[in-house]
Parts: sequence; structure tokens; C-alpha cells
Amino acid sequence: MIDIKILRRSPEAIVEMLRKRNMDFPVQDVIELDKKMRNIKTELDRLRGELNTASKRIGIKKAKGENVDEELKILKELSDRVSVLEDEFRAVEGELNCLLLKIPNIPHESVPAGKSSEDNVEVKRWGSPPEFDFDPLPHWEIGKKIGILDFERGAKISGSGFTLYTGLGARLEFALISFMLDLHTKEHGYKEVLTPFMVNEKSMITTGQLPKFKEDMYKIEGEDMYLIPTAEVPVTNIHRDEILPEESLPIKYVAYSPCFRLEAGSYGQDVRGIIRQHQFNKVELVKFSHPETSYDELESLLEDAEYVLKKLGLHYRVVVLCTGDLGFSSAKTYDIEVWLPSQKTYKEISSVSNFEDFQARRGNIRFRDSTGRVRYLHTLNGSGLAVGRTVAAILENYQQKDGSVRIPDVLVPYMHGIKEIKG
RNA sequence: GGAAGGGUGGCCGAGUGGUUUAAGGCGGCGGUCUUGAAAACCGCUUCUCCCGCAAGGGAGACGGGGGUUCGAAUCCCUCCCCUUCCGCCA
Repeated sequence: MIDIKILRRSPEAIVEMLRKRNMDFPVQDVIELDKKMRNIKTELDRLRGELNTASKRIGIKKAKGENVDEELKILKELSDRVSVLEDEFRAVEGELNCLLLKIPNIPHESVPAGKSSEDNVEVKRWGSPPEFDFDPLPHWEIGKKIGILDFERGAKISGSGFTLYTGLGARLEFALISFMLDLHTKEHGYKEVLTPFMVNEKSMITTGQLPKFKEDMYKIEGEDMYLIPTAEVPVTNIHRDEILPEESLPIKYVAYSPCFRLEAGSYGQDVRGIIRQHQFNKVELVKFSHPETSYDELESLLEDAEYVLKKLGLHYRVVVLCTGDLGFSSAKTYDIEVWLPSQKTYKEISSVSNFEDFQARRGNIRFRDSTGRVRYLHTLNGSGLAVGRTVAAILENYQQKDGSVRIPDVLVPYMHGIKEIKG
């Protein structure tokens, strides 16, 4: 949620921001509703004050045994007026809140302007693409060939967008999860958490999935319960409605979770293989940061995620998302894109964002600063990494001429000593 | 899922319609006293919103929401959560 004071002070800034994001929004409606709400509130508070004093007076008179019938009649009228205003206030406030929850975050000044992903700006590159003296296969063919990915049975069990991992494929997935968790806890100082994978509506509102992106979420029928699209949701909500001590910041969590995404529609090449699935695994990094240092935390979070790819020896690049491609809740996002030899492209494997106080405001997540003031903190998160896509990248980048796949050295201990997967 | 009992400030806990401005205690902070500390004593100890340049004034919050009433922590409805027991279950 944006700070409504910004909207009051300089609505043109919000209009400009929405234009940069290619978004249409009835800003004027919000401003008028807000004005209306404050007018009602002012009048309501005045009347309630009057009612309070008068009611107290009646209590005293009654205790003395005086007659209060006349006064009661007058107060009944006052009380009725308060009731009417209260209903009005509730309605306007609800309407205003509905709109406010659908306004996206304001991009940070360092975010490049642009319309689509094509305007994202590459900021760094690490390593170089592997060279093959043969035609590299796409990961789904490799996976089938060496018998670790079963797409047909995945579809039989659940439908398209679900894959069955078998044997060393399943092992590889868990090896990566363990490896990533170890790396972030032992080397980067994150605290490991294991969260619920279903959450209520309030949690989804905090992080920004609801109310706007309802159609992308799996919901449990007849219950206030959603399957998480990312561990970001439960982890960020750990401190919802809390006031944290300043000394505790930054708080850094790492969480493994499966992620469930409905996301209707297919996306070109990604319909094949495990790049785009309705269910996938991810190791997620979440930070609760002091507002003054959140952009430093963003850089170090990016480095923490990059480090996984470096250890795995996978070539990647980092782009900063332009205003048109930036996510709803985010003020600034870096995407890490891993090299996929079969497509000769870079594919998103991690998304690292600073939400500033946008989620904190929605979830009422605050801290008390050294002067005793209560302030919203900043939340950040990043994939560290998407596990399914990491498997795809390993299969493609570590494939060998004979069809086998070498296991990156750092993973061998997690694979119980297995150094390659053969058909 | 069923039954019973609960949910009050950072924590414990009193409060069953009206000077409650939520008692009392613990913890915490500040002060007095002291060479220093402890003890004792005194004071302070939530958050949100509205009006106002400010000083200041007002409103709301006792699990959430709604209702009754001039007036609700207190009565009614509803939902959520916790505890215990039963059922089911890994």
C-alpha cells in the first residue's frame, strides 16, 4: 500500500508513476473518497464526543436519583445521527481501502523507464556459456533420456504443468534444496524456517497477491485458504502486526517451499519441460530491514542469490527490471537469468526485490527506532533459487556427448557421492 | 468433527451496564537517597485516526465483525483462535 499522504500532497506524482507502469487507475476517485472519508470522520468524532459527555452526565444524574427522561429523548436523536454517520463512514472507508490495495508500489528513482521486459537493463554478467562439440539438447529430452523426468505420468496424475521426478531426478532436486539451505544459513547468516504452505487471505493481502491477482492463485474451496505461490507470503507474514526492536534488524530468513501457480495461458517455449509449472520448489530469502539501509540489503541479497549460481558454475546475467516490467509490490527488482544452451537464451532463475514499506504498510510490520518512534520497516526478498529451473540449467549446461549429465562438484556430497547421471 | 472452559496493556491479573480516566502486581525507563550498588520511595511506561501553522483538542481500539442501549470490557448474534476431554489420524 502506498502512503496516502503522498496521494494527498502530490497526486500528480502518483499519476505519473502509474503512467510509467502502463497502468490505468482512477486516481481522482481515490482522492475524492479520501476527502469524503475525512469529512465524515471529523463530524463523527465531534458528535461522538458530545454523546460521550452527555451520557456520562446522565449516569451521574441517575445515581443521584434525578429525572433524566427529557435528556434521554434528545440523546436518542444524537445517538441515531451517530449511527447513520458510522454506517456512512464504514462504507466509504471500505471503498477507499479497496482502491488503495490495488495501487502498485512507486518505483525507486534508479529504476529505468520502459514499457516491457525488452527495456530491462543488463547490469552484470558472470562466467561464459559452455562450449559443446555437439548439439546441446533441451533439458526435457535429457531428463527423459536419462530417466529422471516423467512428464506423461505427471500429467496423468495431475494434469499438464505437473512433472514426476524419479530416481536421481528426485535426489537431485532435494540435493539442490539442501545445498542452498546450507549455503544461506552457514555462509550468509540466514535463519532457516519451515512455514505452512497454505495461508489465509490476510497473508496474501500483505505481500500483494490479493486482492488484485486472485486469478493466479489456487484457493481451497469453501475455506479462507490459499496455496502459496512463493514462500515470500508465509515468511513475510511471520512478523505481521508486530513492532520489532530496532536492534533486531535486519532479520534474515531462508525458507524452502513448494510454490503453486495457476497462471492461465502458455508462454512459447516454456510449455515444454519444467521451466513453467503449476507446482515447483523454491528456496526463498526474505529480509526485514531498516528503511535507511534497505538498498544496501538489496545489493547483498542479490549477491547471496548469485553466489548459488557461482558455486554451481552456471553462467548468468543480472538485469534490472524497467518500470513497465516491475512487479506490483516492488520498488526495485533485479532478475538473475541463467544461461540455457538449448534455447541460447537467458532464463529467469531468481527475482530479487525491495518492497520498501509497501508490504510493511499492508501487513502492519513495524519497528521502534532509537527515539522511540514506531515506523514501518522495509521488506525484501529473492529466490535463492528456483529449484526446478536450476535442475533444467544443470541438465543443459552439464550435459555430455554420450547423453549423460555431470553433477556440479559442490552437489556431489549431497548426491551421496554420485558424480554423473547416466541413462 | 463433537463437548466444555477461555481470549483484558510488554507479561501476570481484577473488572457482569454509568466518576474505568481499565484496579493491583511484575518487568522496563527516569529520578531521590548512597562512596558505589542493593533496598526503599517518587514519577513515567500502548497503538491508530481526525481537526490545528503550532500549542493543543477530539475519536477509536479489552480476539475480529455486527447488534441492543442515552451509555458496553461487561448483554445478544456471528466468526476466529487457545486450553482440556472425546473422535479421527501421520
